[in-house]
Amino acid sequence: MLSKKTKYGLKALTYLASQDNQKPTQIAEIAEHENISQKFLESILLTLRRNGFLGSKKGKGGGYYLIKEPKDIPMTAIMRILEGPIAMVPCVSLNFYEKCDDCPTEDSCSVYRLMLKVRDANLKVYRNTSLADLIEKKPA
Amino acid sequence: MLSKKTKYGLKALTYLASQDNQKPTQIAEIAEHENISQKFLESILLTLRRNGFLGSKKGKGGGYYLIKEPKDIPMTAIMRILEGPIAMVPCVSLNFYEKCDDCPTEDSCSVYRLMLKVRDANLKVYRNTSLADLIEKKPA
DNA sequence: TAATAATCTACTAAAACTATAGGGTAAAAG
DNA sequence: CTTTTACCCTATAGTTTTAGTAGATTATTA
Repeated sequence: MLSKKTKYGLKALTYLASQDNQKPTQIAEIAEHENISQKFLESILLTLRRNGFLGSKKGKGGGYYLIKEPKDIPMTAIMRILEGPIAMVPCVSLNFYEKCDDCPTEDSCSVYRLMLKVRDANLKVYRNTSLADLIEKKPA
Repeated sequence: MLSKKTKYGLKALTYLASQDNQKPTQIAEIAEHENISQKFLESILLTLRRNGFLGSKKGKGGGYYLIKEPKDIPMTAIMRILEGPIAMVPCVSLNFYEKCDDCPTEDSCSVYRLMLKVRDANLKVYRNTSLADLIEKKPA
């Protein structure tokens, strides 16, 4: 299951990416537009800022804004920050590798082999998708 | 993250599938061989039996055994029983569909479009993999 | 039939995680 | 200096996960 944190984060990022101007957008505006609990969204945007996706400005006229171009933000990066490892088990994770306690060797583990395939399939999607691809295409 | 329930279930099924004879295998044997808490495994095997994957026999010489051929058991079926929906959000789920409360229309949801791709990628893997594919190939 | 070996069932519970709410601080703008 | 906004910390209710405990039930064997 995708956590609401990730869901909301993706929606917020997409909303920011679809803004025409580059002016900061307020948390309240995003929360209202995307039906998100404002307090929850607050902490999500904070982690996105701390991880280099967003910039922020305090005070009147303040808010959050994208730091990079949407096309330069791959889903792999977003998912790893918001949702955690892309792999379903740590023993096949590229960025969060951890050995299983219950398996003597990974080669002989059926779950390992299956989850390797699953990881690759997901990676392929996330690598080939950027934030720009999530923006709704408006009619010309 | 893959739950331990699913992980253990997969390991148990693979273990049963790799048995040469068709005699029932005891829970204790599976648990020991795969390093699984026996009581936990007990409940997992029970749900697998209730869902038509396994048969069981009580009393001496009893245990669990596969009902179908490993090659006729697709991963989609196993995953849906053990782990639940293959989709990461209910609104793109084939078997567990549910509408989101926070989205007015699915077409305009960026998360929806992304998760549709993810679901398809995962489905492809699970549909093309059967329990037989998980069995370790022993050297001839 | 009595003993034994196994599955089956229900109840409980600790731990971790999820999704939020509350309240106060700091900075920027006017 | 007041308003507006992000920032930060804490708490908490709820759910899910991962089991553990205790015993009932059924089938086999002697």
